[in-house]
Amino acid sequence: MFSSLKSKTDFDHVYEKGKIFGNRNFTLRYVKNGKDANRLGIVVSKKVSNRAVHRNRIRRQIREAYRSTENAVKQGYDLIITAKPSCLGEDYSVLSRSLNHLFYKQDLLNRNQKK
RNA sequence: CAAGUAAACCAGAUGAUCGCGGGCAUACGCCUGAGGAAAGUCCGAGCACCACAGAGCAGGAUGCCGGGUAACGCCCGGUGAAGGUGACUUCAAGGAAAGUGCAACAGAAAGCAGACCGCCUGUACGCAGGUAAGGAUGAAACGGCGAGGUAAGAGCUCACCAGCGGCCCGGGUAACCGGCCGGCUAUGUAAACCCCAUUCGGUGCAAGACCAAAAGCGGCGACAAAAGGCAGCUGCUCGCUGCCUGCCAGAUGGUAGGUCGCUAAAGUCUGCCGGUGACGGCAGAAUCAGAUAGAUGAUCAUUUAGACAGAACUCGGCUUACAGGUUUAGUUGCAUU
RNA sequence: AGGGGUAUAGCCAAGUCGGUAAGGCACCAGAUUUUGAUUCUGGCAUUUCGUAGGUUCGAGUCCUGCUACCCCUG
Repeated sequence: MFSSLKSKTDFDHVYEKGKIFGNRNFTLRYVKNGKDANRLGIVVSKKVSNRAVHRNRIRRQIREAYRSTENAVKQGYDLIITAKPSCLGEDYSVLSRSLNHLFYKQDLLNRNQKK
């Protein structure tokens, strides 16, 4: 189980102070939060799709992808994952690999997992 | 067999593993968890708060008749009109004889009478009178068609049709239908203003109710000499009173936050009864979603491969989107018996 | 959750009370010029005003449903 970013001030803090990095499907922002655990925020805007069903599905897939790799991710960060329109219609396996790639590039994975 | 019509229904299923919301449980764990449209927010209600003596004006909505309903602009059953060979479908379907407006172009004339070409009679050949059959315009020209009639014509007369009216007759709760009689004309538009009838207070669960941290603020009350200052009684001391500052403790409003509202309901399913039907009545059954940045996902296997689409206070409708499929009841055509 | 507005040529747009859809820029053709710019003249909305229906003799305009976009309140 992981906690999530909730208030607007939390989001604003990450948007202002965080590092930004992205690939084809996602934009990742992260900043140290001084705690033991990570907090995750997921953003799927109406730019991606006007259909609530599509946005919900992408959000759930991101959540699932993060959950399955959480043990390998370094702790103590606030993360925001923003979906891009290219996520629409992609398979879960593609999204999952794409998210892993982001964590790897930003050196957020634990050492033993990196190898 | 083909084509077409109407109505009802399903909305992927099953299993395994990992995860999420809610409930129960000490715990292992068990149970449960999006839709027919959850959508658009177009109507109607419940519920909550605010406003409000009563009545009216203005404004909005609705508009054949009867019924259903908590209510409706919804539904059902009829009537009328239009379309279809038919099953059947569609219709904002009151009033134009209360008043006002509009009817471009064309046309002689566009709404209340009149007469361009005609036709007939008379004629002094300038025209005067009669007429509306025919022509031409237009979406629409003061009933249509036939016969009689006439100088030519005309509801002038007659039959049929259409329309209008009636203290009329019959049927129907009614809309209306059928008949009889009458006179012989009344353009269209109310989805133009309008008239008539019915109806409507406003805002919406971020409604609203309760608990309420820290810091600060506003006003209230009380205590005390534990402090000081100023003023007054009084020139001084004591004492008393008022104001200001400070301190102590209290209660109140209220922000973050939390709890409730919040899901058991005009609900769903099954059976019986009443009703043509919408629907109603009775009996029974079920641990029947309740989140709060907001729960349903991932992987694998089999299969007929699957659309449109995701609850946020709750219901009843309407509208719109929708793959594939199932069932029932009518219709038309062809073939065969 | 609640409320309001817009849609007319490639672009900006006018269009009242229903009766042949203004205007500007751009574009096309022609004239002027050796050529180009400027200037002048003419053309440019397929029955068509976001879309599907309805009322009407007739709809950009009136009525109803829908679509897209924009804005406001909390």
